[in-house]
Amino acid sequence: MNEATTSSLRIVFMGTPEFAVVSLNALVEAGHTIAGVITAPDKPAGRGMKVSESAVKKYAIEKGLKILQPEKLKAPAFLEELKLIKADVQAVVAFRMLPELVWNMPPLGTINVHASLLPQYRGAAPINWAIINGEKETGVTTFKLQHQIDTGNILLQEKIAIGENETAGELHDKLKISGAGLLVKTLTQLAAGNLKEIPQSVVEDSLIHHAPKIFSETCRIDFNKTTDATYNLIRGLSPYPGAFTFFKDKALKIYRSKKEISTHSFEPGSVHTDHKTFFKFACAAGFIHVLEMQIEGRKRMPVEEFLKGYR
RNA sequence: CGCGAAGUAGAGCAGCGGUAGCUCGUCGGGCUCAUAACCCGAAGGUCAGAGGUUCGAACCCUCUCUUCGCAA
Repeated sequence: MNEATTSSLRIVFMGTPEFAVVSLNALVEAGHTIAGVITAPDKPAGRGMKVSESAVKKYAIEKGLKILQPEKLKAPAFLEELKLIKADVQAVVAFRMLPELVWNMPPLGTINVHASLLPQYRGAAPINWAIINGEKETGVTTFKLQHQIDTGNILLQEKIAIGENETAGELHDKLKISGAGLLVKTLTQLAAGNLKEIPQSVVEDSLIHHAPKIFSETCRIDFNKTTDATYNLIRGLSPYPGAFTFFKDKALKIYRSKKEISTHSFEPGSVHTDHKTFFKFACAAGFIHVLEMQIEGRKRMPVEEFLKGYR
């Protein structure tokens, strides 16, 4: 359980997806007081535009925590309510940009958990980009919120190795756990008053990798690129949003693949298969074997099953 | 009521008005030093469900259920 010596802080937690739930849960279990939870408003989402609640909201309801779902973070009514909570500190995990009015409110400031080793991979999709770029290592960082996004003073960092064949989903699961642990550690040290703020080192622009939001154009596989680049794109986007190409005019998402490095003179993107054991696309300097895939309108399945019906 | 695709044998698919088929798997047999090989044979389906049109529907029309792609 938690150390009895830990002075408990009144924390306001902000986050939306499942990644944030793990951190929130860690704080609860560490004995911190969650004075309020801010999460995205319920909105129509997904097929059929059904109204859905964020993962954080579901968790908060389960734990009976106070929930706020402001449409606008600058709305006076919301700001008033936030002030009344009188939090010592705010923790932000996978939420949107906050106005200064909000992050500057609590006495101890606002802490963010970011899934990269800042200053590298600032932005919305650090996990995916780290893999797409073939990084061997990434990590989680806690830092104080400042004006420019993801540029605040670093509090704590933890490195995590990226496996050669690791997918974004697997790395995501590892990072959400490290992130939660790091957040608890950060808040504990903050409460004890023995935390140092370290300004982010200045890195030359050319050496910085950015992690912008991923658009579907990014997910489209370009078989003119090298086998390694294609392989990294596939695992960096698996399982969500998924790298894809087109096959017989249908979108074909590839979730798992295998690379074959070899020289050949086939057209990039051409399909090679024995209709039984393998199905691969030619790319520059090799092939990408499809191992697990999904055709638009069909279920996700291993290639072997796809090949049984493929003519 | 955001747009779209799909539900047929254990799995993957074809068939789209006239006796329900293909590939793989399963079971039995044969061949082989051997096999994810090859040959022969068998089992296994109220064609998602409910109505309707028709002499006749897996197929056309309507509704329901389930699954998935896009867009947010």
